[in-house]
Amino acid sequence: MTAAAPAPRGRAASRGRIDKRQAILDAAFTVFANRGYAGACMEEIAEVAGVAKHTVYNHLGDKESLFHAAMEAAGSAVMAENLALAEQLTVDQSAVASTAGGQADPVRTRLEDVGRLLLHQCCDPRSWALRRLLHAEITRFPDLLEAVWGRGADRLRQTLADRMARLSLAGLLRPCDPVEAAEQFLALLTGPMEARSQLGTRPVPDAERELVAHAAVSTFLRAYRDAAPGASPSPSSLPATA
Amino acid sequence: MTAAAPAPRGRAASRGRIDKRQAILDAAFTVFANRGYAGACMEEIAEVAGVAKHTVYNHLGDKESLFHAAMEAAGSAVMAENLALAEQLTVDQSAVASTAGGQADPVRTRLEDVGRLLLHQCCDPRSWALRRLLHAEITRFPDLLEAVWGRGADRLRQTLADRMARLSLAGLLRPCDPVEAAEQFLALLTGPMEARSQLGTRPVPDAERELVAHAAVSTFLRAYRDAAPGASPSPSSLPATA
Amino acid sequence: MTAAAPAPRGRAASRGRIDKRQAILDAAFTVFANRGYAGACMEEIAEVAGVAKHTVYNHLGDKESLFHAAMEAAGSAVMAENLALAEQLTVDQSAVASTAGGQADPVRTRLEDVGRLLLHQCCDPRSWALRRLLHAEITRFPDLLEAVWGRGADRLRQTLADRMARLSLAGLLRPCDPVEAAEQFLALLTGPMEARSQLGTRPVPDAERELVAHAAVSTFLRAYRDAAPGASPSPSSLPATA
Amino acid sequence: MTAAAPAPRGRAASRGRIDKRQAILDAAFTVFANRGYAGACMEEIAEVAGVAKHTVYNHLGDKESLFHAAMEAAGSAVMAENLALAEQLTVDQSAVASTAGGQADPVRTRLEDVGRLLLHQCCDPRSWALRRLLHAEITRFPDLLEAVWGRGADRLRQTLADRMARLSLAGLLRPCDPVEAAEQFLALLTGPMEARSQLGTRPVPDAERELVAHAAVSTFLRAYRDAAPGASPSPSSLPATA
DNA sequence: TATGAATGAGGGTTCATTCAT
DNA sequence: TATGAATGAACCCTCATTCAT
Repeated sequence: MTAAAPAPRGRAASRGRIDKRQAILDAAFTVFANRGYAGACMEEIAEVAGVAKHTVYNHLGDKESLFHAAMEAAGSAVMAENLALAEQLTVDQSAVASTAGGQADPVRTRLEDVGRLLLHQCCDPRSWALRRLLHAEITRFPDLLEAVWGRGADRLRQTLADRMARLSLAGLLRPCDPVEAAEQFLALLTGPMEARSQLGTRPVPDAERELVAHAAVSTFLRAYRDAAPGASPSPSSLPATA
Repeated sequence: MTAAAPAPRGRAASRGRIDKRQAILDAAFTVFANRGYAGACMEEIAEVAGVAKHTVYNHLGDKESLFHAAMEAAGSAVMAENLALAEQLTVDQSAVASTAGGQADPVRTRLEDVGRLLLHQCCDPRSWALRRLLHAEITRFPDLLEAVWGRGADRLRQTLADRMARLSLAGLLRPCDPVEAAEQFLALLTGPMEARSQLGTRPVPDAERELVAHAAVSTFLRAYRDAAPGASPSPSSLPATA
Repeated sequence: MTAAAPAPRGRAASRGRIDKRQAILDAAFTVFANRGYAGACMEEIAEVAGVAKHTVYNHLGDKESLFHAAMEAAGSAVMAENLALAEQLTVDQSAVASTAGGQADPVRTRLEDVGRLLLHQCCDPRSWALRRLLHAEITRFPDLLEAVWGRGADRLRQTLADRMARLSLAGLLRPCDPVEAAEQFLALLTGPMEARSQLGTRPVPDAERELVAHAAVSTFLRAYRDAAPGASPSPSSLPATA
Repeated sequence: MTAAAPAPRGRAASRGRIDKRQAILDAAFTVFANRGYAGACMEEIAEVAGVAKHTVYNHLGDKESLFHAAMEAAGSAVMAENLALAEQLTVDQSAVASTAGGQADPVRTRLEDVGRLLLHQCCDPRSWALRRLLHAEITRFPDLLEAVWGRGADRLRQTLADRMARLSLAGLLRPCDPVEAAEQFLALLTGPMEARSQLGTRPVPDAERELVAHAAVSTFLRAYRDAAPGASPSPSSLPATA
C-alpha cells in the first residue's frame, strides 16, 4: 500500500481485466436470467460481480450492450457443448460388421447415447435460461438469435445433418433428406421436454429423460431404417429452411 | 340493434362494462407482448385500450393481476382453438373400408389436415406471443402455466392421445402408447417450427408449413403404422409423464 | 319493491338523512383518527359509514369540510361531557358545617371525585384521538381550535374557574386568582397523563389514574388551602390568557 | 476558511457528505413539521435541502426511515437542551446559609430560573413542532416515542427528580416523593402553556411565560415547602410510574 | 338523492447513466 | 482505471373529485 510495488502490470494486469470482464458477464447472465432484461438492474449485476457499478460501464458499455455480450457468451458456451456432442454421432464400420446378425444394434446404441447427452445438455438450467431469455427478448432484440447461436441460424442442425448423411450413405439409415432427418431427430428429442420440464422450471429426473431419448430413437429408427421401403415416400427433398 | 333504441340501457350498460374490460385485456396482451412484462407500462395499456389509467386498475387490479388475466384470456382462446382442432382427428370407418386397396389413404389425409391446421394455429402471431411471454415470465410467475393452459398440464396432448388410442384400436395405427404417440406427433409438427420461424419472429410461408406438416405425418406414419412389425420394439408403454 | 309504497317521507325520511349524516361523521372521525387527515381516504370513510363514496360528498362536501365537521362533532361531544363534570364541582355548605372538626374533608372528597372523573374522560380513546388530531392538523387548520373547543378558547377552564371562585368565597380555599387555580388544577391532573399514557397510546389502569388524581388534589390543597397564609404571595392576578 | 485552500479534500469530502446529510435531515424536519408525515412529499424535502430527490434516498432511505431519522435528530437536540437545563437545578448551600433570615429566597429564585428557561425551551417553535408531529404520528409509528425521547421513557422527569431529591434531602423542600414532585413541577409549568399558546400556534410573549413560571413555582413551593406540616398527608410515596 | 364508473393529478420509489475523485 | 455520489426520467399506484344513470 505505502511502498507500492507499482501494481502488477503486463500479463497479470490484463489477466485481472479479463477475469473481471468474465465475472461481470457471468453475473449479468445470472441476473438477467433471474429478473429478465427489463427487470434486471445494473446495480445488482455489479454487486453479484463484486465490482462497482461504474466498472460495469467501463468494461461493457450500457445495459443493452452488456445484455448482448452476456447472451453471446452464454450462447457460445452452450452451443460449443452441443456441437461437440453432435459430432460424436459416428458409427464405427467394424462395429457394425462384427455384430451383423447378432442382437447388438450399434446404430441404435450410438443414437441413444448422443440423444441422451443432448437431452442432458438441453435440460441444463443455463441452457433453459438462455432459451427463455431468447424467447423473452427476441422481439425487441432480433439480432440476438444470430449473436447467441452463432452465424448461420442453427449450426447444430447442420452438424447433425452431416452425420445423418454419412449414416445414410453407409446404409445404416435408409436414403433420406439428412437435414429433415436431423430436424426431426432433434424434434423428437427436445419437443417432449418442453411440457415435461414445464419450460425448464421443473427438474426432470434422469430416468424420465432417458425414457424420452429412448422413445425418440425408437420412433426415429422405425421411420428412418425399419419402415417398409415402399411405404409413404416423402417428396420433400428441398432445403429445409428455405 | 334493428329498432335503434335511443341508447340502450340496463343490460347495455353492463355490456359497456364488459366491452371495456375486454378492450383492456386485449390492449394489455398486445402491450405485454410488445414490451414484455417489466417493460410494459400501464399508461400505454390504458392508452391502447382507450381508457384512463385508473380505469384499468378499477377493472383488473394491479399490473400483476392484469398480466395474469390477460395471459389467461389469451391462453383460453388459443387453447380452445387447439382443442377444437385436435378433436377433429377422427377417421370415418366407412371411408377406410371404401378405399381399401385403392390409392387413397384416409388416415394420412386426416393427419395431414389436422397437422396443417395445428401448425397454422401454432404459427399464429398471438400464439407465438403467448408462448414467448410464457417463456419470459415463467420463472417469476410459475402459476402462469396452469393459468394459461388450463388445469391439467396439457389438455392438448391428452385430447390428441385419446384420438390416437382410437385409431390404434381401430387398427389404423399399430398398437402403441397413445400418449407417447401424441407427444411425438406434436413434437414432429411443432419442433421444426421453432427454428424455422425464428421463435415466431419470421412469418413462415404456407408452403413451408405444409412441407413440415407433410414430413411430420410421413415420419409419424412410418413409425406408427408402416414399420416392420418385429422391428425395434419400444418397451416404453408406460404413461409418459409418470 | 314493486308495488312501491312511495318510500317513507316526512319525518322518517329526514330521520334517515340525519342518521346517515351521523354515520358518516362517526366513520369519518374513526378513519381520520386512524390514518390522519392526509392519510385518510374518502373511500374508506364511505365504506365504514356504509354508504357510497359520492353520498359522502352529497352530505358533507369535500374532504376538508368533512374533516371540520367530524372534528367539530367529536369536539362538542367531548367538551359537553367535560363541562358537565366541571359543573359538579360544588360543595354543599351544610356538609362542610356538619363535619367541622371531624375527620371528613368534603372539599378534598369533592375535588378528588371531579378530578377522577375528568381524568377518566381525558383518557378516553376518543378524547385522545381528538387531541392528537388537533395537534396534528392545527398548523394547517388553525380554525380547528375554535371549532372543536367551541367558541371561547377554553370553556372548561372558565367553568372550573367559576367553581373555584365560589369555593374561595366560601372560605373553603384561600383567596386566589380562580382562573389560575383552575388552570393549575387541570395541569396537575392532566399534565402527568401525557407521559404516563404515552400520548394516549397506552391504556392507563384505573388505579394509576386515581393515584394521579389523588396526588394532584393533595398538592392543590396544600397550595390553595393549607399553605401558611403569609408565605409566597402570588402577585399574578391578571387575566390568564391575555 | 482563512487560507482559502482550493476546495478542501479528504476529510472535507466526507464533511461534504455529512453536511448534505444534515441538510436533508433539517429540511425533512421542516417539511414534515409544515405538512405532516403523509402530507409531506419527498420532492419538497429534496428541494428545501438543495439536492436531487434520489439523493435523499441514497442518504436516508425511504420516507419512513427519513421521518424517523429526522424526528430522532430533532428529538435528541431538544432533549439535550432540556436535560442541560434540568441539571442546573441546584442550590448552593452557602447561598442558603448566607441569606438565612433575609428576604432573598435562593430556592425560589433557582426554581424560577430553571422554570423560566424550561418554558422557554418548550415554547420554541421546533419543540412544539416536534411534539405536534409526535402526537400526530404516534399511532402509526409507536416506536417514535423512544426514538425521539431516547431510551428510558422520560429522562427529563428522572433528571429533575434527582434534583428534587437532593433539595429535599438538604431540607430545602419537605420530604416527598421526588418523582411526583418533578412530575407536578413540570405539569404546573408546561400544562398551562398548551392552551395559552394554542398548541404552539400562537407566539407567547415573554412576560406571559414568566407569569406562568412564577405562578407554577409559587404553587409548587406552597405545596412542597410552605404547607403546614401536618396537613393533607399524601400517602402516595411510591414511584409514580410503577 | 344515491350510486358506480371514470378521470387527471400527484407521490413514492427505482433505475440507467454521468461526474468528480 | 475504479469508485461512490448525484441526477433526472419514468413507472406503479392512490386519491379526491365529477359524470351519467
